[in-house]
Amino acid sequence: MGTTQLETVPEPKYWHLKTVLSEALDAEFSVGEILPNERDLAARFGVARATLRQALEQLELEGRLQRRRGVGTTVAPPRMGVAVGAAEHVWPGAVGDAWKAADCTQLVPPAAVAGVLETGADETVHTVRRMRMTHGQPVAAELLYVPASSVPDLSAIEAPSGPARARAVLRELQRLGLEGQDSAVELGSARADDAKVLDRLPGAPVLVVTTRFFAEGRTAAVSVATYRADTCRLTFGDSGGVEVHHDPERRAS
Amino acid sequence: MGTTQLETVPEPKYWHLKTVLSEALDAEFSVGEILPNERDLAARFGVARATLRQALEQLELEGRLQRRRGVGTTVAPPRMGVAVGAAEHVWPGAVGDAWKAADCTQLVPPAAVAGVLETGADETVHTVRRMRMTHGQPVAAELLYVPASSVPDLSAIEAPSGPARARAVLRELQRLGLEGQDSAVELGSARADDAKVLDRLPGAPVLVVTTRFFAEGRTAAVSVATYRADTCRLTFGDSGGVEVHHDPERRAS
DNA sequence: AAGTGGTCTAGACCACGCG
DNA sequence: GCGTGGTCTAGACCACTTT
Repeated sequence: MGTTQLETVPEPKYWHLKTVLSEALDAEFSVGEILPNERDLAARFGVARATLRQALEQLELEGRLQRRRGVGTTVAPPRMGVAVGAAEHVWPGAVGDAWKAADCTQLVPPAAVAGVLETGADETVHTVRRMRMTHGQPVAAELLYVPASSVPDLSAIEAPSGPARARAVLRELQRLGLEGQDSAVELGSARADDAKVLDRLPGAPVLVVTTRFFAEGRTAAVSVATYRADTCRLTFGDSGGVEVHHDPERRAS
Repeated sequence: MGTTQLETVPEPKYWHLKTVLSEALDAEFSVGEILPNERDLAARFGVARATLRQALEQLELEGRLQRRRGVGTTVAPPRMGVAVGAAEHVWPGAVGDAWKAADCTQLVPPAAVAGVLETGADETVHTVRRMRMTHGQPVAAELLYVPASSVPDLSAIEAPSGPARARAVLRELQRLGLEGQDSAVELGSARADDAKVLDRLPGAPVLVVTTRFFAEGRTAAVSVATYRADTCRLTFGDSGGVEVHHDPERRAS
């Protein structure tokens, strides 16, 4: 009869909403602009606030929006490309890298890290905490695990912890011949301490980059870096990365 | 008085719940085991189902759980390492790669891709659709954009579309000298078509890998590959990747 | 104090996979 | 048909930032 139902799949409301909002962002908003608040937006689209929030969450996940409690929802700038794997490998702390050493302690690494470093179950390693800034914003928090055997000449004169110690460990690392490195990227959620540094709420989506540094025929150090997934595009390879990012679903022939 | 409130921050319920569940997964469950259903779990912990779901979502994001509608929630195996950036660069479709060419059409690429390829606004390019399987599971869906100028000798005899055409395009690509490549990784959400191939719901979190291939002094092809973020750990670099993955928050001194 | 996003509840119905 | 996870609602209160 009068049923003109061609699409047998009822698209979820939040999905449709996300598409509508996405197009509105492209057409009617500019970077940094603040959107109406969630209650108003929900009313305007005739949905419950929870549904509206589901759409906003997706857009935030895709780096289109930025939400801050007590402030509002703003249109996010395009993600910034962050180089994480240069063609020439260098030790952390080499001159010119974008990291800032914050602290250093001695502690027993997580089991997974200990396995890679082939340290004993209760063996402590130097653990350097660093932070990476880009365009004035924190984009990554890192823990660099360095076994004592990789920095044998580390002076006992330095303080056993603190920023000075961190720089000393990095300095000693440069003396080893770096034979190679490899990295892995996976999705994770920010731990409470990393979230604080990254200015996000705990549980925020992050890209976890685990890097092994090889020297003297073994794994001489391991880095676990946590990048903000909403603002970062990680680049690897010969040059500075690719300018391609999100785009509307237009894929007509 | 009797107020022993040292922690002024009331941890959200779902966050605490996630921690409890995470520890339970480590201690009492093995890979593949199915959890009680959401209604029972919520009742057991004395929270609303929505709150319980918020905790499960996080655990799924971290690759600890797998949820399937109509089936249930199961304990996920550790993420598999998937090599995406080998030390020696090779063209897509080289012998031995893990991809399966599925289809090929001619279409106008998204604006961002067109910009990198330096094609005209309405210029069509060969678009190869491929799928990557690992351990019997689909892990990635890819669109490879190849301008006509990169495959000048492509025979007009072949069908204008379909798997045979896809293979023909890849075969012609091998003839160019590959001068280099670079990649970028960012978080995204699965489009409807990719979600179908990846056996996930639309909007599922994915890692989008954009790769530029250089030949003859220009960008000769661009690949946009969509990896399942829940099951994959992308590896770059000299060797096969790192065995480090999630671990409990234990970080005592 | 006012306004924002973040958390939480207790329901309801729907889409899907399986026996 | 039944049980599962997925979607949606209409509220409430909380934590945070700004005024």
